[in-house]
Amino acid sequence: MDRLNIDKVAKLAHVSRSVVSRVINNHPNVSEEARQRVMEVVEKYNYRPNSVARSLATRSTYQIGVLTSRIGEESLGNGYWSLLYLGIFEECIRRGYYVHFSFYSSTMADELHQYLLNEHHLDGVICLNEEVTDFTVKKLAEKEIPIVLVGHNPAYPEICSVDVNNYDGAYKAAKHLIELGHKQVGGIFGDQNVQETEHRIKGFKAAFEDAGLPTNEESISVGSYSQRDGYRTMNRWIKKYPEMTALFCASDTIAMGALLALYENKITVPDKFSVVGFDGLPISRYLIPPLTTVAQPTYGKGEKAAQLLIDSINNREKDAVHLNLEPKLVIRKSTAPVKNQGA
Amino acid sequence: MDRLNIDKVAKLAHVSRSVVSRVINNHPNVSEEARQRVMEVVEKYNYRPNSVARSLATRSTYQIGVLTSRIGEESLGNGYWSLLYLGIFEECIRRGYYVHFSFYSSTMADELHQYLLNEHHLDGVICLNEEVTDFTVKKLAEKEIPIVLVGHNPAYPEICSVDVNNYDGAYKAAKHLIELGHKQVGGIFGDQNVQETEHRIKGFKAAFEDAGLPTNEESISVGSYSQRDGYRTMNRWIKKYPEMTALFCASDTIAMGALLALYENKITVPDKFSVVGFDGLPISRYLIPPLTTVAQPTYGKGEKAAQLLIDSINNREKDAVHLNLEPKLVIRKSTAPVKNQGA
DNA sequence: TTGTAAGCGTTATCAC
DNA sequence: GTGATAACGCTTACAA
Repeated sequence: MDRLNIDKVAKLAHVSRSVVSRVINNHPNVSEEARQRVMEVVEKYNYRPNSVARSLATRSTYQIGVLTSRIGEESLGNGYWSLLYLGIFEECIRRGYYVHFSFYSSTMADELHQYLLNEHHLDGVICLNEEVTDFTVKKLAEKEIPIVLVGHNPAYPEICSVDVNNYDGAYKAAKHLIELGHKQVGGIFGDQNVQETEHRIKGFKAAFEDAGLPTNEESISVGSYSQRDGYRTMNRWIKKYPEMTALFCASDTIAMGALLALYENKITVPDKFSVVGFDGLPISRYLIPPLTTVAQPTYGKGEKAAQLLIDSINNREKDAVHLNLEPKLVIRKSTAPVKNQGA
Repeated sequence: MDRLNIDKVAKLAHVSRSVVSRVINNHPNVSEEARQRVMEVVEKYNYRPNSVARSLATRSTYQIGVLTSRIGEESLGNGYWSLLYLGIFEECIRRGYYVHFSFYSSTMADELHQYLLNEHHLDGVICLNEEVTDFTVKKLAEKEIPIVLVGHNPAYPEICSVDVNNYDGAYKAAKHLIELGHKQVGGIFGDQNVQETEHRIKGFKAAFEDAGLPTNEESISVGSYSQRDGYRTMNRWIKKYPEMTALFCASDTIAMGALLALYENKITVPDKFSVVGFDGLPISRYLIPPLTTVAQPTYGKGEKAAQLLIDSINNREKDAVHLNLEPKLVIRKSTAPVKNQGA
């Protein structure tokens, strides 16, 4: 049997192609009888409308793009992206959309732009991080393609975004360390120029202020979300700040690097030093020692982003929404009370 | 300026739409003069043909699907998938294809099948693992949609596949341990019923046989590629086989789990116990201690898979190719010579 | 070498 | 409630 199309179905059901189209699209104004006949044929032959033809006729593809930057292998490999993407993907499938997952790199920016912005006709785009340049955002907006950002970006108040409450997350982590008696605490943060970092730093400091403890600007470092960065910074600090007893890392990957530096310097965790991460990656429970971390609902972020996007595809007028999800401190084995430091 | 289409370009360039089409598609039989005129307009207005319309006319979408199973979060989060996908994605973009990344789960199988097999018209599909059921493969084959498997599957000799030389990889790992003097070596493997596992086990055993050493069937376990599995099995073995001095894990994730079990039991690595992983994940160098592992060209596997797929989309006749890439032993800090075991 | 015209499989508009 | 018919934007014989 050859591939079915709407005309063949119409013929088999003894109706016109318009009736078939109406049935398929759940339009009103079709008699129960006709609907029956059509559905029978549809089921019998498992007919599905050709989405390409439909897209051409409706000017909407039911495809959305997910854009992230092609950062180094290390960060790529941490599982955060897969989980975020999974959340997006499953929500989209549930709502009848299909997803393109693209990595944005400077070397491929051109090809990608051509595809994304000109040839392909996406119904919407989710940008997973800031490296996705202004250019992209502007071009997309020009074409009136709805966008959702994962991670708030104050530069685009009119674009919907989803993020975790970064201030709270960092505050909880710092508070936990303070309650364990730590006073000299370092903080290693990721991406500069990103609101996320700003908020995490603020939350971190606020916890100390609220506890009436001084904070040392010098022991706050901003680099990148990589193991490498955590490793290097921690190595430096071990020499520079021998009195430091705990560390807050703005990602679990940073914490991994820091943990390794500590291990190599024979500083046992949590006996002599405490470490808190951020993200709650699936692997964090298998670090040595299992990492205390601020878990974010990564899958949920993806899910919400997809929801916002599809909603705004369906009704353009709505105001921009900026969602904040709550992170949660997960206490494991990398933190413990300070030793030999009576008040 | 309204959105351009082929007719408007034709008008602006004072030629017919077919000439424009020929220029766009690099067909011969168009005068240099006409080509010039068309190109000028194309560049001036940055015209790109609508890929949807083109797909409808040519019956090919220039889109391929990548299918993997939605395994547990842990395995998802290990970075292997992202890297594999990245390889596929970038090769596809270079060759003008666009990629859908889909997770196959039993709960969503229906929606996905409808999409993949009926509504959407993919030019080809790459299956990343075996959980992608027979059903899918058969349906795809029925529609004459080219497929490439990542990981050989003897059940489908007629389908192209890419894999790493699993026998060699495991052999190298075992040989390394043997050369360090280890004689009681356990092996934890992943997925059952998969050729990959069979070959890794064979390679593992062969190294011992070649060294004239006995192998103990009991200390070979086959479970899943998860930290959890490595953790549990190692925990059991610590009690059961106190004489064991080394372990080969069929994935870095399994090794992570084993490392944690060892740590919790205060068995220091590599002083008292050696561990070798498999995969060479980006994170493996940040484990504690940094993991000796059999590195596979994960990105390269993806790249090759995409190449094979696009090749077979373009010329259907070719015989099935089964590529084997070479893995490479990367020696780090989790392996050392056995202690207190003279001969 | 160029242009005309017939698809590709839908949706959408309008008479009926 | 139904059925022609004209889009949608492109490719591709075929004729000129």
